[in-house]
Amino acid sequence: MIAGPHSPQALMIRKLDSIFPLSEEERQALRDVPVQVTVLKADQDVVRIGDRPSQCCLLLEGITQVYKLTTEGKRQIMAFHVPGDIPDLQSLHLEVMDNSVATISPCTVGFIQHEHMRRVCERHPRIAAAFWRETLVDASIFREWLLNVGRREAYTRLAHLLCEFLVRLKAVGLVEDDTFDLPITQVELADAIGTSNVHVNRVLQAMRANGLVQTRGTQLIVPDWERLKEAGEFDPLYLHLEREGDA
Amino acid sequence: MIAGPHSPQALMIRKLDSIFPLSEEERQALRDVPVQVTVLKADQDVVRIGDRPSQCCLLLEGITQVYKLTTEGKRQIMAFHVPGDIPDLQSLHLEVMDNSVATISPCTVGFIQHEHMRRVCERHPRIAAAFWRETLVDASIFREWLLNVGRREAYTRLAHLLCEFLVRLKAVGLVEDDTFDLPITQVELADAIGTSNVHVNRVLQAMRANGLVQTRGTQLIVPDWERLKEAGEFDPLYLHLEREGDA
DNA sequence: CGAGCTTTTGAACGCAGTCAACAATTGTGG
DNA sequence: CCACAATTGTTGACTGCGTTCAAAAGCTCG
Repeated sequence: MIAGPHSPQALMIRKLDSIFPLSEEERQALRDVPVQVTVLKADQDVVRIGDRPSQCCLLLEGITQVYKLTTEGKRQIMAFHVPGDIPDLQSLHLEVMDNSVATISPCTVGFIQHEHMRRVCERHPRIAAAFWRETLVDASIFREWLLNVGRREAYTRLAHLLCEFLVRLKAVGLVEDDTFDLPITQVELADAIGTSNVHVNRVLQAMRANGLVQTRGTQLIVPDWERLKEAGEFDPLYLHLEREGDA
Repeated sequence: MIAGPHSPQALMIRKLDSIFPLSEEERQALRDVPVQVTVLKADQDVVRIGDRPSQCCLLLEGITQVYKLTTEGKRQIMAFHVPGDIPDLQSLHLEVMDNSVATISPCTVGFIQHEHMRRVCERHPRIAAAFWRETLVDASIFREWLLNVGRREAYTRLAHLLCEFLVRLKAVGLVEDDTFDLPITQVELADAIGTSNVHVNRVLQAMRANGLVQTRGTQLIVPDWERLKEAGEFDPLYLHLEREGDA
């Protein structure tokens, strides 16, 4: 429960601070928020659709998915989350979960009781605004995914998704030399871009053949960022990563 | 600028109050928010992607769309909004618009300066929470649309969209006897569910033949709500319309 | 080293897109 | 109120992107 430099709280502070700088008082308030750290295996549900959670889940390590199923059992993944994200932050104000959240890879997560989140939000409106903003960025990503799934073809769609991973993982320091770990199966990629796994496989082969990506195990290498961006019609605007006020 | 019983402010108050009851002080604070009412023609942009608006837009009458274009000019509509909604509420905390908003039908809108929104949010944290919640419901709808576009076939998709319209328009009192006005072209429906307008036309004919819907001009009649819901795999949970605390 | 995933490949099929023309409806100006 | 323009809706024929099914090949890990 001590909030040291590598604590969950520090991760949260770094992220919020990168949006708009926090005062020392605000930092301290965040350091005082209790976080219960837990390690989870791959493919485990964190919360399920229909649940009424009393806590939310700060992702510390690994990758999680937000997903839903159709009545026929088809899965659509609506979002991936990377360390520093809070995949179910919405539950703070929406009583019933309208989606499930599960781990993709083995994950470390920190659970934060809603009451503690609410208290820090009440006392520090700027922190509340920062969390609000986080949920707005999530929504922006949903919009971009809608464009992706609804109006782009599979090759572009997959390229776009890989671009997003590169940018978001880079933002949390998980990319080195245009290479990053992507512990995601082709079935999961398919469920994210709304195609079959067979087609993902074929598209990936085409992308490899075109020199857009290389794979080594779960490592993904992007030899030519500009070309991948172009192939994915990728404009990072929707991720809202620039500091407020920057032009 | 007087906030009478049919004023924009009253519309806003009714909606927020239906989520969780407001105190008289909070109501008064909302009544004091200046709103600039404007009438717009059909197919007019309200804000464009890339803009940095200093106000947001309360929809008073008509239907608006949130949309984006691919580089090839294909349009994806991410959301429709009905009276009482604030289609660009996100702009309060995201400086740059990552989508455009346009009217579908002729609309009456009320513009509210961000500064006024921020002031009322700062002084009344519960109002801030209510607005935050509005944006979370928007996000929930994006998620459902992702499932719809990504994993359902065209017939189900369209049925689902029509279900959503019925429920949302009913919630603002715009449905009578399972009949409502839907001034939306087939091209726009197609851009919302990610298909071609030709296919929307054929699917609509099938739905009429199956007795799921009838059309009279822009009026849509739903003779059998249960069957339409079933056809659209529609569960209204994601709209989060029930009052907080209700089970 | 074998069990269980994950990836890859091939073949047949089908949902939906595209293109193009035509019909119906709505809107507008004389 | 009518004539014409513009938009919206409808239909048919052809095409193709991506699915489905099934089987084989590669990996990973106890």
